[in-house]
Amino acid sequence: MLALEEYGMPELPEVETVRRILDRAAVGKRVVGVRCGRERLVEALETDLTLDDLVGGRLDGVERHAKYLVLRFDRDPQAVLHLRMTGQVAAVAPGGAREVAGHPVPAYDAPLPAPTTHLTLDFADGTTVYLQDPRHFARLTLLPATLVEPYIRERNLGPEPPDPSLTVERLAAMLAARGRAKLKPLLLDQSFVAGLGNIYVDEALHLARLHPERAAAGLAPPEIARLHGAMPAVLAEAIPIGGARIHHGKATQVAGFPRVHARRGEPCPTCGTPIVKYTLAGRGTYFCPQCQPPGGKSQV
DNA sequence: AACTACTCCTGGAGGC
DNA sequence: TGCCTCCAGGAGTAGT
Repeated sequence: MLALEEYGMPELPEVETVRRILDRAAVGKRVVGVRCGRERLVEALETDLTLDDLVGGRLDGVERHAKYLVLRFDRDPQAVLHLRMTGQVAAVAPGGAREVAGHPVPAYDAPLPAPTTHLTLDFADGTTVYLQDPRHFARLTLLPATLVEPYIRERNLGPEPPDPSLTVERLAAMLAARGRAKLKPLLLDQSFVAGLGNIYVDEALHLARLHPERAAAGLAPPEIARLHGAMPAVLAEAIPIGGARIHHGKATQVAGFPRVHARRGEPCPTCGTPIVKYTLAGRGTYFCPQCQPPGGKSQV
């Protein structure tokens, strides 16, 4: 379990973990009670939908679309949950056993509801699901079933890196179409590829040995192949270790992850050169100036 | 199309 | 030591 002061952004691996928790703990059960301490957490796409309308609905499934979770009920409203940066979900069984995923604050064994618990769902068998968010960024969207597909479609989510349809050839065509766009902001754009956040973009670019400001259309075929392999690789390696751990701007490496993110001044695991941090597109960006040269030519 | 800037939030860091 | 200010950051929106 993560220590209280350690941070892990709920990026795709964490969101998938939340999906599995809800699937195990709540699917097939009816909602018998809803409590919400922060109305702004909830948005309704139709004005006549309210949180109280969830009561009586049976959760039939939880789908994940990139970092969005769709809670499918047997009656309207349906719900779309996004944890943003600091959301956390806990499911507590009638006997008290709990599963928690997402942001590590509050501590996973803290008493629930916590001061930062903003939403509570009670299910018929006594299971309770809690949503915590110390910084109030998470959102729960209520909508009728007819609007779920359009809502997800409107997000314009690109392919997720493990998606088998995202072939090297397709990635090459996507990059070529983006001209001079810089790699880092491009990979953060969920309409280009979905699921990568700030941490995983830095990690993928380092693994692929590509400078964050390389132009999308300027990559050589071997570089595209490296990027294609690096994106799913960094996501896959983060899952078993529970994501990145970052505290006070410095990373605690677990099994060598992360390699560069939040490791300013520390040696690159590949070549030993101190990691550089700067701001790009408004995001803290970490890279190795030796392994990730800024020019168009990089060592293959 | 591709940028930037702003919004939402608050715990923690850094300055004095 | 105790204030005070500033900042990160996913996604949405607006403006250029």
